[in-house]
Amino acid sequence: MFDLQLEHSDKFDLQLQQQEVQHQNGIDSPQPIQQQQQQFLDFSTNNTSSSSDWGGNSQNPNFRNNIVSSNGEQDLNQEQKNMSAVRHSRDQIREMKKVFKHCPHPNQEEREKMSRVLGIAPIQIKFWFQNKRNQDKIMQEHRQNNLLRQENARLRIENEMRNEKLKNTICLHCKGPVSIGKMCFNQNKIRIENARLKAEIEKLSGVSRNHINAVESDYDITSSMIGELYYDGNDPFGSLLTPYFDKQKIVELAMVSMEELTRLTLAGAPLWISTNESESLNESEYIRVFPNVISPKHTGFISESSRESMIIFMNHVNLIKTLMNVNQWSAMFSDIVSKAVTIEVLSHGGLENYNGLVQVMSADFQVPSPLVRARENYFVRYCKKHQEGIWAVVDVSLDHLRPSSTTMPRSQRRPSGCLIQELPYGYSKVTWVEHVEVDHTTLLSNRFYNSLITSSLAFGAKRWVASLGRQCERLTCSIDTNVPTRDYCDNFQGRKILLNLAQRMKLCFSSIVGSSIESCWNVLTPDSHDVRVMSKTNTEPGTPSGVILNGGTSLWLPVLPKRLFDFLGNQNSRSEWNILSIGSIIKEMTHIRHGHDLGNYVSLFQVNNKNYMQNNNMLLLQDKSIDRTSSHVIFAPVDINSMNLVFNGGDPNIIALFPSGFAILPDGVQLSNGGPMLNSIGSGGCLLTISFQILVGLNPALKIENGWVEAAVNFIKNTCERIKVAMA
DNA sequence: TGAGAGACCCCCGTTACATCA
DNA sequence: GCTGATGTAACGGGGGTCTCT
Repeated sequence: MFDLQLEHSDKFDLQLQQQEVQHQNGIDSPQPIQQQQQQFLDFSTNNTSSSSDWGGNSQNPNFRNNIVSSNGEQDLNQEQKNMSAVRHSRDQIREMKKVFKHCPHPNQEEREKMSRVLGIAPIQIKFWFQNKRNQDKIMQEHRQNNLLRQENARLRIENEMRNEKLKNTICLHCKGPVSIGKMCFNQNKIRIENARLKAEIEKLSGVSRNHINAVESDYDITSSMIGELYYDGNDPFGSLLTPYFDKQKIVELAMVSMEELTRLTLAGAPLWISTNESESLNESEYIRVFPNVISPKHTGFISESSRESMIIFMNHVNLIKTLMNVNQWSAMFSDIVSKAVTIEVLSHGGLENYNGLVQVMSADFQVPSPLVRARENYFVRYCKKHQEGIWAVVDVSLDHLRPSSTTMPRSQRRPSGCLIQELPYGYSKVTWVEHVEVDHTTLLSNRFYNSLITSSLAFGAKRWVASLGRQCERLTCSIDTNVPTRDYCDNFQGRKILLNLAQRMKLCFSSIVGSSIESCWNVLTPDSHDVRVMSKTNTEPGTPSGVILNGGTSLWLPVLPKRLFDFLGNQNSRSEWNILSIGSIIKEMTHIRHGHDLGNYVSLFQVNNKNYMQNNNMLLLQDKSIDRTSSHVIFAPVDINSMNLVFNGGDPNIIALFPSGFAILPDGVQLSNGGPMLNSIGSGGCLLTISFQILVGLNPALKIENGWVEAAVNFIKNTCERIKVAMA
């Protein structure tokens, strides 16, 4: 650490040490310390043998500062002259900072050693460390305060919204307004108001029906309704979609769905039924209020509906931009959305915003498990600005408009989406509605996951909103300069690089962990097999080409999701589940928080084990993330030389990432109050998906042998067994 | 064995000066 | 050159812990 050589006079050291001892022993010095230091200065200037100094610089100010002279007034003037030299040099501070990182409380011996090397009195080193500890503490408190202030602002807004909502809530008994601590209004007045509202609802329903009828009978594209949507009749993206008249139907369908979604987000009971902190639609009431608006339900299909609200730290403009850009949208919801594409834009909306944008899209919706079939959807997405600060984005399936010859879809989206309300300080309130009809005979294929799916925790609004909130926190942390970070990369740029790498790793993991995988993957095990093994040729530019082998499976464990998350994310317990890391010493080099919950962070580990990390030039990048509905621990080995290149301004894409890891979901059997992931739940069970990935060879033409598949299956099974034993 | 004194350390707040806009 | 804000080195007081008597 102290490799800098200093020719330092022992005489000065002795005097300084004596000075410190006297000071520490409470013996009053005949002169102030600074005056004594000035005496050292005078002594120094008269003693040529002491001219060598810090780093070969004979002008070292601190060194001069430690010198004592012996006369009075003249010294004071001299002292004032040298005040500009009171501060420690950059090199000295840098070296002390290095020590501080490992040891914020150096003992006397260590201080003396530093004193000799740095040319500062031990007492000065002691002061410096004291001040540094205080500064760090103050900074830490400052950061904590900022986080708390943000949290406070969010809670205040949420509270205001709740109060507002409460004002508008209708009492189930008397149909009147509800207020805390007050009884309902005069019943006659309430009944009159109720009748008026009912009439209004009927009227609005009539408008919807008439509207649809008008669409059925009139396909004039220049009608005032469609004109509002800026539709110009041209196909800027080519005619990928459907014949001309279908597009009019789609646009009209989008508009009607928007109306339905808006009403669904604002309605209360009896349309929505509240159970266990979640809301679902009252089916009979729904049919009464929205009769045959979209399309009849397929026989045998089951409705899944849910609604959830959340205040998120993202302004409405960015949120809408994210939702309307297919790449950003699938990245934002990477653990739910896969294979998303925009097929055709039917209307481009306003020039400066997305108001009126209508686009036809397709996407697979999945849970992170190879055992659950993904839901393929073909739908239209429409964005509309309702009034200043209030926007809505709606999706609705187009499957019923497809030619009858095509395969019957296994699920379809009824009007679903979100209402976005602009809030102060860059916040938005999002009310999310998910309403789908699903063929459970084909999509409920695994008994472990059935409860999760039917509880709406897999595909419901709660999961969408939790995922959105988590991702917003992550984005905020990546641009916040006050995020707590430890060691290795303590600068903003380095932190940003690591967070981006972790995000890339997560995207890659999400794309292979579910059942909706890209066609480039070659599945090597039969569908009936517990463990799925697949391979592909890596073609990503900048990374080593070769063959990647992936193995994955899911299992149920009788433990709380949070407990499993803590276990799998803890480097000290890694050898309990990973046979390759037994005997490893894993040291965390960097720790970057990316969320309020302490479980959300990215780490960079140094692992000294050749079995595990092939060579000493590899580090382990790990991303831990948890929200109210799911959590994951994802990790990948990264080459230390490539990392250094990237930290020095190189292209991050040169870092090859082959992520492995775990996705954890609650089993959804029985939910108590609070979030299923962060708080304990009644069921006590969770669903774990394991996915391991490895580059098996650098030859792209390599043929995968059966022995490798068997080895991969055995490795996954062994890992499962180890986790089961550890959790037992 | 417990009490008291002293040494040492740390935290916290303050002061004095340097630096910068 | 003056001024105010901010950063930094040094200092003092209070309190805790440990050792010795």
